[in-house]
Amino acid sequence: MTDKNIFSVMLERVRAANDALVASGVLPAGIDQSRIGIEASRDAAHGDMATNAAMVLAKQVGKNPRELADAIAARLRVEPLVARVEIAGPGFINLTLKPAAWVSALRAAVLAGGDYGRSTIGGGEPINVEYVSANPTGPMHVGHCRGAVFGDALANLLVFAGYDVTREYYINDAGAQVDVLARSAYLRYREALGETIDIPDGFYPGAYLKECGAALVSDYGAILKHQPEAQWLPIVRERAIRMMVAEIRNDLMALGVVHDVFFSERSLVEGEFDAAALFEREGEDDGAPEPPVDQVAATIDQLRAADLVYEGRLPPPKGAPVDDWEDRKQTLFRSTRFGDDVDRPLRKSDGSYTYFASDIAYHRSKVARGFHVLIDVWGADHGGYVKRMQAAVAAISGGKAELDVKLIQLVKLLRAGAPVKMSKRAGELVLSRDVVNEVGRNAVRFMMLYRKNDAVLEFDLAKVIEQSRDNPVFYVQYAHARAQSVFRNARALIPGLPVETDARRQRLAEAGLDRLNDAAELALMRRIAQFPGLVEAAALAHEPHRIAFYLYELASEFHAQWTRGQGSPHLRFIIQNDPQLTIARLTMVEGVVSVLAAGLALLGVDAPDEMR
RNA sequence: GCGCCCGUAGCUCAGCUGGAUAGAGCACCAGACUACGAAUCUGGGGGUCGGGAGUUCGAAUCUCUCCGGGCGCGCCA
Repeated sequence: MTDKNIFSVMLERVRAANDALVASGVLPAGIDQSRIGIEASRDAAHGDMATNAAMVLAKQVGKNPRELADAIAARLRVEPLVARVEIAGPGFINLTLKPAAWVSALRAAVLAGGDYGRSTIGGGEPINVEYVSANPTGPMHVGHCRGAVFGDALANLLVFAGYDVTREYYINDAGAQVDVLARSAYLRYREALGETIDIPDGFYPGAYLKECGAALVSDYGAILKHQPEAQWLPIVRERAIRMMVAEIRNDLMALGVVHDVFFSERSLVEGEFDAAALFEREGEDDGAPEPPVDQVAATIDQLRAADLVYEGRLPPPKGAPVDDWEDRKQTLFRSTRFGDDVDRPLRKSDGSYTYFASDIAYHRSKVARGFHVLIDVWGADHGGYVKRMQAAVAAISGGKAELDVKLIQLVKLLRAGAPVKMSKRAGELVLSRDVVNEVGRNAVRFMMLYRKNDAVLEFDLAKVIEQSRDNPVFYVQYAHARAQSVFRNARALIPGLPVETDARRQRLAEAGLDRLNDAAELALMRRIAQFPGLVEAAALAHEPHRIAFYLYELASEFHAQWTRGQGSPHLRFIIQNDPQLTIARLTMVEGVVSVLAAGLALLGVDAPDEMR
């Protein structure tokens, strides 16, 4: 596949120019071109794009950067797409391209449609993205929701950039908390049998377990009531987890979030986990392995064999004193070897595994399944956990796998500027589904992605349904709708334009575009041409928010150009007595449509044809 | 006390992994519609990038150090 990205094409030309200078002896052999970049100029006075090549190379070879820039510039001037080359400042080489360059970028965008910007930079590399992983002890709240949307959009972005992505959910269905869940459900079960029940402290008070209690009654009648806990607990636990996971999956579906693999923590120890049974999905269980019994033990053995696990003592914790601290010998992982502050315990005092131990085993399973690039999406309150997990991944993979942890900051929920009051009932946070029901999936997704993941997000429920520029969701969607409305009008005003059929994009891409020469039109085409490079940068940085910001800027430029037609009718997209010019401008509008469609799809937000 | 994250315009935030005179929205002021959807657009004021030092051709960005805010700190997950 040829590279359609004009920026990377020009970077190649810069490198070729440098190679030529090596060949002619101006530059020595063996220069390092890796730090040479090319980027869109912020200021139109600096041309279309600029490269730092002269400054980077001057340093290496001890030459004057401006002199070197002269030599490189001379080579670039003869490039067919280049209109002008100027040297500025400390040695920037500013390039101005011929309009033909932007025209061909626009054609590429129009032809590709919603696939515009798709890249092969990932090279089919497998990546595992684990996100949400909310405990199956209740429905999702808004905090989970942000992580869910982020992980989903990041996965979309990585797929688009050519990675082989697996979207994964880790179900924490082992440990004390799910036993608490089971006991809480059991109380609801007794309640359903007619008892009057108070939910004591330390249990999950949420009313969502009532349904579970009722289901148990209908399946078991009063049988469980007379059994000892050891007997009913596994039954109730199984049922409660299943119902909670179903609940969470409904919440995820409302957000348009999907996972390929649901991985059970308990399966690491028990070795038997039938995901298909848990979710009643049919045999599409591609990623989840058939684990041998007790993978956690196997993991610890592996680490012990590498002398990364030992029996030892830890110093008492600093800061807030721990009342039941006792100095004892325990099983420790040498995470300090990998940059962690202290070694970390793998077994609790009762001999059972720590959460960390199963988490290592879980990540080991990811590596065993062929992933060398792992991305975990966690809440920011788990920040202190990052180093040890990265240490563990390095240890179990022998340094071959890399873990990137994306921490998701809090969501501050507002309504018209005032904080949304949490319900006073214990355990009730604002639920994801309530927010989705109130403002819609599109608004939730866009706003969750309109911030960097590690910045606290203010989310105003009133603002996001406003129809104004202040509401970016609306503003970007409206740009798409408005562009489509231009086509509707064009069909009505100029019968016979080639914009009627399904082949609209192909027909437009064949049109002559020489007449797109207005400065603002060229600027818009330049913006469109930046999208593929932006996708790659965002994918490499694991930062989907860049897409959202870019779309907002593109929408802004499009709205501006639209409005220019108000005061200056000759700048309108549709010129009734000039079908050729109209077609050229519609091609540009189609380019905007392509980018908006592709970009919004990455965010998981609809691109509507009209706003109603 | 230690570790991680954050600190950019009055407010909410970008800043493309070290580039040129730091940007956008809101708010404020002044303007543009007999409409390709004004649900929009144009212009203006507003900044010691928390403070200081360092690294270099060049720092909001990297290092160190203070200040301020958030999160976390064996066996919960």
